[in-house]
Amino acid sequence: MPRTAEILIPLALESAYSYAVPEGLELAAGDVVQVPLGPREIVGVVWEVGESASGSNLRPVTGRVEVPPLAPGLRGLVDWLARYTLAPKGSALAMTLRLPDEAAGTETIRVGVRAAGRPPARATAARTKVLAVAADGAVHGKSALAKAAGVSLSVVDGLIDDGALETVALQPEPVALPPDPDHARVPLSEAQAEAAAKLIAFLNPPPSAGEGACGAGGRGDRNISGEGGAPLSRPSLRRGPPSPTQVGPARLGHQDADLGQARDRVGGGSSAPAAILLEGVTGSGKTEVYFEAIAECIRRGRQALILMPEIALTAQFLDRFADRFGVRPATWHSGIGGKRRERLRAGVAAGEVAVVVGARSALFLPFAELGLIVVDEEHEAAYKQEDGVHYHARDMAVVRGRIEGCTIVLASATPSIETRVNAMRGRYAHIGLPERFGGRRLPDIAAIDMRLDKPERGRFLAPPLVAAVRSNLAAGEQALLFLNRRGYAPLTLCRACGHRYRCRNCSTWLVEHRFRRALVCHQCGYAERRPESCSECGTFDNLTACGPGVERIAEEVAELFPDKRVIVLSSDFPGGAERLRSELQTVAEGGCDIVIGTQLVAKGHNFPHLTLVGVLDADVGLTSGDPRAAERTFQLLQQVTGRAGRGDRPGRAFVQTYQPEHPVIAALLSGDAERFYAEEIAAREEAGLPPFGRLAALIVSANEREAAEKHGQALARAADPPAGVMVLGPAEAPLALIRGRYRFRLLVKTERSINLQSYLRDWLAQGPKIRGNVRVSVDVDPQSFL
DNA sequence: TGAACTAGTGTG
DNA sequence: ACACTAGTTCAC
Repeated sequence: MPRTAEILIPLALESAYSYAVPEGLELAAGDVVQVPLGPREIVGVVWEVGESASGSNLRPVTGRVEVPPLAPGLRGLVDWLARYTLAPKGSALAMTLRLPDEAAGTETIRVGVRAAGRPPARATAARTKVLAVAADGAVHGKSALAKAAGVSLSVVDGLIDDGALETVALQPEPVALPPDPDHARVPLSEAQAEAAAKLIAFLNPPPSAGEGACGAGGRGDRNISGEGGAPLSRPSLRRGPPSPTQVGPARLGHQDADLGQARDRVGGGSSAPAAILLEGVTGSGKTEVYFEAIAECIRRGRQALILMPEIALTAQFLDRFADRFGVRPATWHSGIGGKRRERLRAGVAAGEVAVVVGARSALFLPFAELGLIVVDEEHEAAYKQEDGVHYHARDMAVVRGRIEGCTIVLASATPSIETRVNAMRGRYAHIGLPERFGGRRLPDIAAIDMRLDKPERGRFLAPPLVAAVRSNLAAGEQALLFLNRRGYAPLTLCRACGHRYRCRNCSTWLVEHRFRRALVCHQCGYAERRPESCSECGTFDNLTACGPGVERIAEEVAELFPDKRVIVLSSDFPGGAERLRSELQTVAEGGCDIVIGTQLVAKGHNFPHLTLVGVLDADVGLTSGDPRAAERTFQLLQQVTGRAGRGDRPGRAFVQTYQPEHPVIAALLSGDAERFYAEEIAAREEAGLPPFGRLAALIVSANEREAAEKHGQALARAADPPAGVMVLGPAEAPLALIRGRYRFRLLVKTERSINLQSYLRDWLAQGPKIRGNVRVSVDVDPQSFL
């Protein structure tokens, strides 16, 4: 009976391929092997082994690759990910498998030195100092030794030549030193300590606790995911770990059953939530709280992963970690390459690296003994991966956590609606951290009704705001003016003929960037030189800028407060990321009186001197077609206004708006976030919007329509939460969507990767070029379709 | 993913 | 007739 193996290949292939297993080769699921594929040899992973009578005409596996096998948990994750995201299984595998690429060969050997016990032929003062330091007999790094002795490297080199020091090959520098859970236990507030204790109570004990009741729960979870003997090949959606966003009423039955089972298994009365939401207002000290859980996790000998949005992975955060644990944690992000990447993977797989701080791709590292995953800033849209395999890292963290039987913490000051709903429904536990650390209070927020307090013509700061800024400056304090619009003016029109400048691709208005002297499309990046005369009627010098962008606000502020130091911060900051960083530093140090910023200033960066925040147009974004517009705006405004205030007293915030009665604005003013979310959740449920439903469009060639309808049905069935699907032919292509007023994200998948932007541009210019298997999924108000 | 294919178009 | 491009298919 010929033996066969199902081999999954990390290419965009829908399923594993069958190969014959040659005599003498023993294979098990997870083994990494080399197989022939068409004309070439390629690496794949054994997904299943078996025997089959019909296997005689299969090509044989070439051989095993001597690397550690892919752990069952990760195989389960790949299966789950592919199924949930409708991605080819091979693509899902590729995410976990960044195999020893060409970098594997050349580890640079570091050289250390130690005293050879022989006096130098010639002793100088510098040489004596070096030998004094080296007298301990330990191995020193060359440059470290020179530095410790306060001499230059050449002195050390001279001693080596002399034979007084001998060289020793050093172990490669460890990717991360072991963090010490008890390095510096920072004093916690009462609320923090309480939250930390609750969090730690949720930590699963190490598996060595053996017969412990919770341990059994962990195992049970693994069984659900298809490990421990259950076939991995086809974890049905129902039996797989429940989807993280699974909140639709249709699915509740399953969830409850699931939770019930988990509870039975755990015994001891404690429920087993899929995750824990750690909600703490800005400045409440969430980080310190989950650091305690991480410390406990380390003490129990298990690993911890902290996921962060890529931009939030800052030196500042790593230093905070080092303050608490004595060393910086290992970091993982897309920029880490080659040697270091492989070493970190190996360290993680061997269980030597205790804590990894990483961007979303860290989720696919081969942790040996994962005990805790923290998703920091869980509401961040940056957790969405929108090319290749389309996934949300927060949700995948929950899935990975359940598969590995570990604890998942979702931390945020402004949790997403999805997470809130899960917490409300009892799927997630909820730990709140209501007060700011050190008694800091949230700022007082006041609305400025722009219908009543009009700015002067051509101005955008309302008088009450100007007055507030003025008194703030008089007190020598820093103010932030927030406007979420880059550039100078969002619209340019000709006063003579009324022509408005639109993007030739997207039909959105072109935004004037005065600094660059250009009109720019913020949708697709198209840019043209700002014309002198109207390109429609030819009238010279009669173009007028409509509405404000941050550049224009800077102009106005310069006129109002000519002697004050002003910094404009936006993501297109001239001079690049490096200059931007130093400007942020300047602001943090108080070397600036007025900051004018786009949403960049809402994220992460700390502005300790800020006491006043003015939101120039709170209504931006409220009218977009994005079903998450209200939620996003609320979170953004809450974060921005929350920047005001220092340790000694609360700050003030002013919000300019034309619709103070809008639910988002009203909630912001009243501080009643609870009510806002309750209403938002009810409205979404009513309308079938996320997290309760979603809509996808498949765009296909006319002759694939039938197949696409079928695929669409499958998509709708598999989608969770349940999806609506519509199939469009190329002729009715997303033109309507693109031209429409709705902003949406879309994902185009073809067999070949394409540049979405140029693709859409060409599409609009000349009609569809790619026929065939193009899939687009959109997150958009269904009203725009139906 | 990359090699091999096809259809359509341009070029001499 | 043939090169070249853009898009599609296939690989166990």
